[in-house]
Amino acid sequence: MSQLPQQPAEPPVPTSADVARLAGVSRATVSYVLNDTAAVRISDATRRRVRQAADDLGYVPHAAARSLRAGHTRTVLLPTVHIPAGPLYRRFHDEFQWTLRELGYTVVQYGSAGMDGDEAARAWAELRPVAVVSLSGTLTARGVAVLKRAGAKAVITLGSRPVPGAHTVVMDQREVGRRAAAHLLERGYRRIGVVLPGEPGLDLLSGPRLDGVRETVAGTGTPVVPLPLDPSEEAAARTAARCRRERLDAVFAYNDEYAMLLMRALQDAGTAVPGEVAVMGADDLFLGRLLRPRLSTVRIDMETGQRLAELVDRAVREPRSLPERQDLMAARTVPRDST
Amino acid sequence: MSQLPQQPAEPPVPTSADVARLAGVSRATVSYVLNDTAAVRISDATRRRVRQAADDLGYVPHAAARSLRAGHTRTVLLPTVHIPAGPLYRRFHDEFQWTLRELGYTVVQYGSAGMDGDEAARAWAELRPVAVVSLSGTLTARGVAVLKRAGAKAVITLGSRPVPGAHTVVMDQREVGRRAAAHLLERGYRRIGVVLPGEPGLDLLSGPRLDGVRETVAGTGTPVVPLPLDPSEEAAARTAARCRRERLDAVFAYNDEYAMLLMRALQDAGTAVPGEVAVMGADDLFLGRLLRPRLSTVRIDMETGQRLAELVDRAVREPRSLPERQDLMAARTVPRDST
DNA sequence: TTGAAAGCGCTACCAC
DNA sequence: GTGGTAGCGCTTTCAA
Repeated sequence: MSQLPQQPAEPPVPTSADVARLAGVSRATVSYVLNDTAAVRISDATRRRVRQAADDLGYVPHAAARSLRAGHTRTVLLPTVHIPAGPLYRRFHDEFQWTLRELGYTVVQYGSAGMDGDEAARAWAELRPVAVVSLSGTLTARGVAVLKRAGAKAVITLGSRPVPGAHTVVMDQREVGRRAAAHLLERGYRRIGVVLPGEPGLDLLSGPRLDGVRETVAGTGTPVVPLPLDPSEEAAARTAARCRRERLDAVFAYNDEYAMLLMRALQDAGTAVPGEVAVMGADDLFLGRLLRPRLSTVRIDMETGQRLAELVDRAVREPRSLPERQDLMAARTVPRDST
Repeated sequence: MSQLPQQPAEPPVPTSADVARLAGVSRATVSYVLNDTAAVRISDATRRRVRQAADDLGYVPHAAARSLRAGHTRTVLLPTVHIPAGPLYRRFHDEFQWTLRELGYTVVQYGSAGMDGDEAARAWAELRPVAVVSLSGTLTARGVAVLKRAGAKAVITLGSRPVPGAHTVVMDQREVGRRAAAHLLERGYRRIGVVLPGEPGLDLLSGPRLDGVRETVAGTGTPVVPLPLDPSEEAAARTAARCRRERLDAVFAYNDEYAMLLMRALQDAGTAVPGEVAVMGADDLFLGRLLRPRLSTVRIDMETGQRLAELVDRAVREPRSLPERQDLMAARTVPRDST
């Protein structure tokens, strides 16, 4: 009966019932008022009382209860991924999230560090997202099936190769490689190396970029030499030496950072850039302009953040109106002085 | 009565009741089996039947229903923030998430682009997170109150100044500035500029870093000149000119990227680095080693990702055992050739 | 214009 | 060992 001052038993979280009690109305009325339900007309006096009571109590609706009742969520799940550094991706990401929010979705990033693909898919499915947009490549056909079974209307993967069952596939990074290769061929280079990052997780981008180079070069008799490269200066020095040994006259690096790394190693070894070996990057990172020579690069056009969001919305609303596979990436070369 | 083949009315999402029906047991039993409830003993035969049924149906539990029933969640909310590029923060972030997951929490990043602080806090509160770890500086005392009212056991802000009501405050970026200033003083520099980024959002880090410089320099008679800098080459050229005009002999830049930008501008203007003006960065980005001269920098020790996670856990379990304010950041200088 | 009540999927108490 | 069932907070018919 007596209070226990040691554990001041935090006050319970206010519910809509508490609001109703305080305002002297029913829970139904509270719901109508707070959701501005159009189908029912509530007197202004009541409205004010309810709003006031909600404010006084610091009432915030319980999302889980709401979506349980509704039978569906407006959650778009974005499995956490390490967005490549750089303003482009950042802007893309911002636009994407912002547009989805405009469209009434709740964007949730969900980390799944240390789970395998199917395990992760189950964890995601527990949240009953209406859509999943996966940038990581870990989604399998099984994972997609689990998500669909859990009510996901749209499962979208961003990659080069379609995942069976996933509703749409977009953003083909091969285009980046194609642009780079076209640019290098046009400038007369005929022995091309392609730097591939050693870091795990990046092969999702680098693989397709290499494929794009190969496609474009095919038939021209130009050899393409893959150059795996760890992000260290020692490794870069070895790769620089290899460029000379293989008589490469141009190198396309996975991105601008790797390009910078290799360019530095080449220059330290006394190799002229672009005189002896041209270097080209990708992603148009800010640092490219600061290098000497200024780095030629491939820029991804990212007005697509909004378009991707709209695509998600459409996939949710009328899944069958979308083609299984859709391209959504534009890339263009930014020629500077390193090629 | 007849089927409508046009809209094949997707099959309903399986519930535990479906599993129970298929396995020929009650919903209670399904729950016991799938949650490995220790307090109750179920025959192996039944266990297998239940598991099999769940598998066959592709059953995944409904997180919202579960937490509604439980009365609480294990969700740690991480308002989306633009993590500064660079492997340090990335590792920090990874460690943090991974450790929390180990401890049984569900880490959810929630974007709140385009909401003001209190609006965002309400949106977060709807998810009834057990803890909120905010890196953005938008959390006000009101926002904290809303979250607490909604059941959040811990609200942790990472910043320099405490937010009233927030349970803990950690990671004081001033330390970065202090280290840089100490290093520059030690090397004999006596007129110090501090580059501040123009990009919005970054002042959360840059402000405290500047303060740290000021603290350390105080009493030595060394002037500290703030140098706002937009990330463009033109702006950098102007700032470089200003360095000469103000007779600065050293500049500490908000981070390595800004340091690179300024260093390039200084060199393009014929100013010797570090001969005439020393340049120091922060965050030890990879590119620092590739510059010539190699960039001196301040490195944040990020073994703290795990520690922060453990702190969150403790704050959730025994909120009153934690001091309101706690420091959790270590930084050390990485001297190279630019100072 | 407002209220009563059912039920979303799940778990945990109590019976059998 | 297993089943019945109440109830978490919310929305939404249906009645009044």
